[in-house]
Amino acid sequence: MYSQAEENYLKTIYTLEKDFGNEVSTNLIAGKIKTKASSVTDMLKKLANKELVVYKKYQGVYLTELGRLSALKVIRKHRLWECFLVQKLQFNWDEVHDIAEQLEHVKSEALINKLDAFLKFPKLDPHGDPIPDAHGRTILNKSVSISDMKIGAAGVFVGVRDSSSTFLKYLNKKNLALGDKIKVIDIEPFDSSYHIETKTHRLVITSNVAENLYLKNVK
Amino acid sequence: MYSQAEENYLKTIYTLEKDFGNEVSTNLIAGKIKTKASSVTDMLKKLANKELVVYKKYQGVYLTELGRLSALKVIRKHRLWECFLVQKLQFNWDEVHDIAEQLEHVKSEALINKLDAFLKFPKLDPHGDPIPDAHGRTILNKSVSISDMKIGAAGVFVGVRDSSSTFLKYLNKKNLALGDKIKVIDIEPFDSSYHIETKTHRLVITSNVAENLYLKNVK
DNA sequence: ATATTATTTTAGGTTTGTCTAAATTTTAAG
DNA sequence: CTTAAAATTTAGACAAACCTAAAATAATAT
Ligand SMILES: [Mn+2]
Ligand SMILES: [Mn+2]
Ligand SMILES: [Mn+2]
Ligand SMILES: [Mn+2]
Repeated sequence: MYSQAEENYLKTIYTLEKDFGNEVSTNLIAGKIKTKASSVTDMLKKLANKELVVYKKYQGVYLTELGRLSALKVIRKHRLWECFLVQKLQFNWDEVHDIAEQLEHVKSEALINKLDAFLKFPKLDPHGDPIPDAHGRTILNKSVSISDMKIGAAGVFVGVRDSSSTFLKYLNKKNLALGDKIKVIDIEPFDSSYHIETKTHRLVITSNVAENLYLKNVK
Repeated sequence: MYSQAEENYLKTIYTLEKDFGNEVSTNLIAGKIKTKASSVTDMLKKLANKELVVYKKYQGVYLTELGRLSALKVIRKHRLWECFLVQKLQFNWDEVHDIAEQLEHVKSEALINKLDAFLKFPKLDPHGDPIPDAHGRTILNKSVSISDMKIGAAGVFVGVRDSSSTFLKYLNKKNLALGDKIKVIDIEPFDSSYHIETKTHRLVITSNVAENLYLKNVK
């Protein structure tokens, strides 16, 4: 269907649309995909020709419905493979992203649907991100970033914004894992660092880290 | 490490060396890989530069030790993935080859070794072909082609020469599966077709088919 | 031994996806 | 409103892997 490069652009545009609003800029894509702006421009024209994005010169792009569904298919594959790697092959959650980046490009509808069944149709990947079903639909699990919480508030750690290996290894070291109950003990006014508490320990995290931790059932 | 194209050439040269002797010709490779002889020549030079093959103009190639080990790694991955697809995802043996052709190029030592463990270190793939271990070693299971058997001889069906989907679907239709006991009832002198018998039925196969069926414990 | 045929290699292109450097357009500042 | 800076696009190249057509070499047949 689409080439690996095309699939990577679709996926990237999709997540950038979610993170920053629609109308994703050339430079933003170049940054995420670690390529040069001129290469991005080339690819955007190609994607526009295939009706996967709407592209107006100097104006950035946004996905068409076809583009959105195609992006969701790649994301579905990525996240299902991550589940497989963690649940079946005993990988740690910080080791699976790069492998899934390769596996997500394997072309076979039958494969991914059988994998889905084998994993018992998981709804979330090892990083707490929702897995689209075969039609591109996901459950919506609304969560709140710690950086938006007030002193005294608590919730269950259910997701990360940044699922890079570096960040996940940091969380491992600090003994923070999905499912942990986390409470905000104090917020330092000077640098907005957060003092948080889990069942087992207390620690201080920078506002940068706080932004990257999502909790649900916050109260 | 090596590109997909390079890996495919290595694998192809390896199997051609096995099937016909060493010194594999340009045209033979072109035929297997469905590409043109001129493209093969280009690639052989590239592989020779990387010391994966020994190449002398107009003389064909053969794998170096490095080339042989690299080829075995790709074959190991291919066959382990085929096992996974059949044993865990319930694919039929005639559906897995093309998917494994893609999966075999995923780069991660950890992945393939964990997959090996998950599958309990299988020694044979779904087509009866031996799976190299992490060091490139395989069990040797000597078997005999039906086309080399005499009337009255019998054995256990353990492998196929051609594992194309077309041939495997033919075997499905004829109700022949790995593990079946097969006996040669008669050989037609006119066209060398074979009358064979399993526990459940009798059938006639052409000499072409007979060449593609391997039995062990023949007596 | 020579001529014919088959095989292999070379020469020159194409496509995909990338790059650098230069030109253009947009945005931000004064 | 005009200019400087930042973002984006164009122009021209490049590497990988493929192609066709032509040239070179090897194998075969007379
Ligand atoms: Mn990931
Ligand atoms: Mn993930
Ligand atoms: Mn196969
Ligand atoms: Mn096989």
